[in-house]
Amino acid sequence: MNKLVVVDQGSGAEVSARIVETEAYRSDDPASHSFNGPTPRSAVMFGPPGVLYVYLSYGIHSCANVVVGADGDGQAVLVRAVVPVDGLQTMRDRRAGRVDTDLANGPGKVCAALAIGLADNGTDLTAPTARIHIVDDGIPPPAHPLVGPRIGITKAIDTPWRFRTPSR
DNA sequence: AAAGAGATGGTCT
DNA sequence: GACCATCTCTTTT
Repeated sequence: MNKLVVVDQGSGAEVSARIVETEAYRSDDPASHSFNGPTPRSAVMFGPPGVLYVYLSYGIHSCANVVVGADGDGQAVLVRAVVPVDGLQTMRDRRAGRVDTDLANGPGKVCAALAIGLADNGTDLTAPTARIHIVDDGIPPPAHPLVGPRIGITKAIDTPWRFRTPSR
């Protein structure tokens, strides 16, 4: 956590934001897309770490995950919320009518604000040529993140695998 | 301020 | 053909 997502917006423009809220999913977790083994959609979750997994939620919203764990594990971390760092005005324009605190405080909003879509599924975040990168700018993960149950799922509801950086 | 419902489409059975 | 790791708008206190 606390790392930066940097997205190349084309024409040299860049937008970046700090990850402040995540959820964990893995293959022994009934709520995970990887629970029943690899499918055409969830295949990238079983690939090597450092790859972006994007899926369409409720037919409307894109949600972004980062694959973690070893190749074949089927683990990923959902990016639930980010705080704008660079390109704040771009995000405001892209999500007109919202106050700043609502720009990217949900999985679908994160993708809307950062312009991440299904086309970005499978992006290798470690490749220099990738449009999207994860950057560690030296700020460490919070020592005591707020922990709670995950949101919007129907299985494994009592598994507290949502993490958020304290304060705001 | 809080609560309820509709939108909408890829994926899996 | 049913299910959803959601968001936004509308209606009701």
